[in-house]
Amino acid sequence: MAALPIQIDRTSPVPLYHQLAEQLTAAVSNGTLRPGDAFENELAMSDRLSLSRPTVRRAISELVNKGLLVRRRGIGTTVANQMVHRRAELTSLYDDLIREGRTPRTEVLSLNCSTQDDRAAEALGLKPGALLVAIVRLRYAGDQPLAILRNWLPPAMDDLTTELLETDGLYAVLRARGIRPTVARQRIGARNATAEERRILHMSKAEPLVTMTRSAYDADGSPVEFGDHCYRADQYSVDVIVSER
Amino acid sequence: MAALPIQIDRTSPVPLYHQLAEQLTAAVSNGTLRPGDAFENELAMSDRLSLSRPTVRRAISELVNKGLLVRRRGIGTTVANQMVHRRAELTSLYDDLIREGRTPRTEVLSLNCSTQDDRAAEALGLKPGALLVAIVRLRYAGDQPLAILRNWLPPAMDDLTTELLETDGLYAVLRARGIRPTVARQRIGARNATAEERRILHMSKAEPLVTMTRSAYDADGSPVEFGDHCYRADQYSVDVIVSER
DNA sequence: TAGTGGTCTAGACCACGCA
DNA sequence: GCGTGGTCTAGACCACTAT
Repeated sequence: MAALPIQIDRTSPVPLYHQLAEQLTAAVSNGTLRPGDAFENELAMSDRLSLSRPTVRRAISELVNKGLLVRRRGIGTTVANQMVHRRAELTSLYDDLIREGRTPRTEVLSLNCSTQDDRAAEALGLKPGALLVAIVRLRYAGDQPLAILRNWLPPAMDDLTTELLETDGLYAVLRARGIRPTVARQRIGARNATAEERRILHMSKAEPLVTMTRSAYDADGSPVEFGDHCYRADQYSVDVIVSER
Repeated sequence: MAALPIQIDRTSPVPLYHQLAEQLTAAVSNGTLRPGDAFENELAMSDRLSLSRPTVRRAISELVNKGLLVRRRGIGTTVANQMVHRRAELTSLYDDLIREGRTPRTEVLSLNCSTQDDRAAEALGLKPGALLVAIVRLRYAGDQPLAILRNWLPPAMDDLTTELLETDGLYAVLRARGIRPTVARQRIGARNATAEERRILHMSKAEPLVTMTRSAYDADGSPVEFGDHCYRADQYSVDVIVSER
């Protein structure tokens, strides 16, 4: 069992437990520690680093919650087996495409600052008939149309412009205004494309669409955005990590 | 701000922070506390209940992590806005159907205890060509066929029987053997049904299927099960809660 | 200035798994 | 019996927000 070289900076504004957790995370994910390896125990580590046991414990807990480590009473702490440790993230398709190295592009098909849509209003916590900002965008991956994105926002967002939405993603625009979606509820399904969707997405045959409706909320639980999206099924799937921890 | 009536049983084996967290959770979800309401502060609560502040804090943290409460430094703790608080769970379709009040039924189409499937073997952390247990089941909701479930398990599970699988769900059978899936990685997409799938699922027209492949792991991160499922899209969708916390 | 949550410490005792 | 993680205490100081 290796004693990892850890550097703690007590003058940093970063909490000690987080400094420690970051360095431990690095050691696990860069392979310094292999799956199954025993982990230095809490008492030894707190002694070695001159940290209190609760502080060390909190750092280790962070890794346990992420599934990187397994704690067993009476046994010790060990590095968890393989398992891709990427968590489901709250990102946009835009980010996903960039990550895959494809060059996404967005075309705003319509931008209407006073629409009515009862399903969207309800999702946004507003009364039926409330006026909403409605956006319809077409997402390309390279030259190929990939998805039709329909989004509704609260009326306060009525100063959005086509340019903003086409250069940055919707989520980037929201973040720039201090709005940070934190939790989202998504429903994923499938259906056949309508004639118009087939035309817009250049779908020749009777290919299916993957559908996703999403209600996004900030840390308070206040609704931020409601979306109803559809993707060409041959081009898109959704990855999710489900956890009982 | 109400002082909630909390009962702490110090003779119980249940940790104090968990007893407290459960009662606080109940107060929030049954509407005793409304969204936006101020929450009793940590010091007052620890004093009132004769618990240490870290213990109270840990209980509150549990609710914050679930998204029920919002803590703001200098402000206080408040109840989060609406937002359905159900978390994405690692359950089977079987459980989902029972919850919806439909009566699910399972028919085992085949059970083969020494199959080869390289994709499944890789997902289970075994060498290509390794012998696996393969199960194909047909899931009904009431009288209607809903899904074809294909699962692969490690060779150690070669004593499964058709009866077991048809009376309990697969996950119940695993749990009964002390195997507890904790984390799963799912990929959800859509495609058209093959002729055979159309026949088995009684699909008349060119309806699409929702597809889901799932790799499930236990708390150690050891692979437990690999599944490749398809559902009638008109009958099924997947709910997911994505969180950045 | 007063009150809140955020962090941290130095102990303590218990429950569990193993030799 | 011994070492591990699991829980709990009684303080302390700090950073932030409101008034």
